Amino acid sequence: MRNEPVQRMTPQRRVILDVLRSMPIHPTADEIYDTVRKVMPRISLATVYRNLDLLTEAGSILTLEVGSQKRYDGTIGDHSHIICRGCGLTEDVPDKAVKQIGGCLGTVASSVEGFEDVAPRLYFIGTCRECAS
Amino acid sequence: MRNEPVQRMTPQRRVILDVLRSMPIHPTADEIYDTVRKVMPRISLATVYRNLDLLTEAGSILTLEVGSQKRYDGTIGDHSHIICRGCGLTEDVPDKAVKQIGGCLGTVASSVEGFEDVAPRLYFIGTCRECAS
DNA sequence: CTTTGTGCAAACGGTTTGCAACCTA
DNA sequence: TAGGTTGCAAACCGTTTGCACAAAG
Repeated sequence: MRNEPVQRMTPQRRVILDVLRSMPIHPTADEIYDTVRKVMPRISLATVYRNLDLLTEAGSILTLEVGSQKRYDGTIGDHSHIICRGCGLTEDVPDKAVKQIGGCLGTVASSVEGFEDVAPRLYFIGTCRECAS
Repeated sequence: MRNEPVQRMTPQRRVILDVLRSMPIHPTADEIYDTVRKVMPRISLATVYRNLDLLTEAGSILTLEVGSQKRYDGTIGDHSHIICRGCGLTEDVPDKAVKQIGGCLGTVASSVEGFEDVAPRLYFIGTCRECAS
């Protein structure tokens, strides 16, 4: 979990990072784009993608590859997600209970053969309120 | 985990299912297509996709939405996967150790608020031998 | 004869890239 | 003035869809 600064903190990069960190859910690039455009109307979607990649590489944010669309998470560090099987809405899962099984997961991970640097990834799927109704 | 028979077991569908079940790893649609074409050269990629969807809907196989490309699993039932962070290669994780934490995961799942029918999904990421070298 | 499935090609949607202009150190 | 960065448009790639024809019940 590195956290190297990106080369240059441009206005675009700053806004993208602020917007992502202010969103309670883990948005898609499109959702970030829409929000950023409200304050910076001439920004392009390519710039959003490029900066999300850069910020991920720098360790400032997380890219979640869940489902068919990438989602982005302004909170780095080890935690789990809950993903709606209907619409893909992605939120954090409170970490307390998950932590308890962390050690156990590590034990399983270390027993996987033929792979190096094995780490467990845990998430949950469910149906969000909106999709349930 | 339903297992309804698909409407018609056509030659194409038969071959796709056999090929998938015979593959030790969990292939992409393209990889299945390439293998199926060796025995049925005039099959189209669209037919492969359509049948993989149908077989998934019928409960005969699993569609794994890991990373940017879908992968398919001829083994239904609850088990975990190990995914190469380099190339996406996906294999099964022997289930013994994972089973031990199953109950615990269920407990966590039931404590997630704002979602219905919450179920845990556990997988592992690592680097496969080829990508490590 | 009706329904389901196929091959082909075109469309689709999310993401990436080439490029000239633009900042900014 | 040199390099990273941007906006735009086009390319890309995995997947889906429309359609006319074929196969199966």
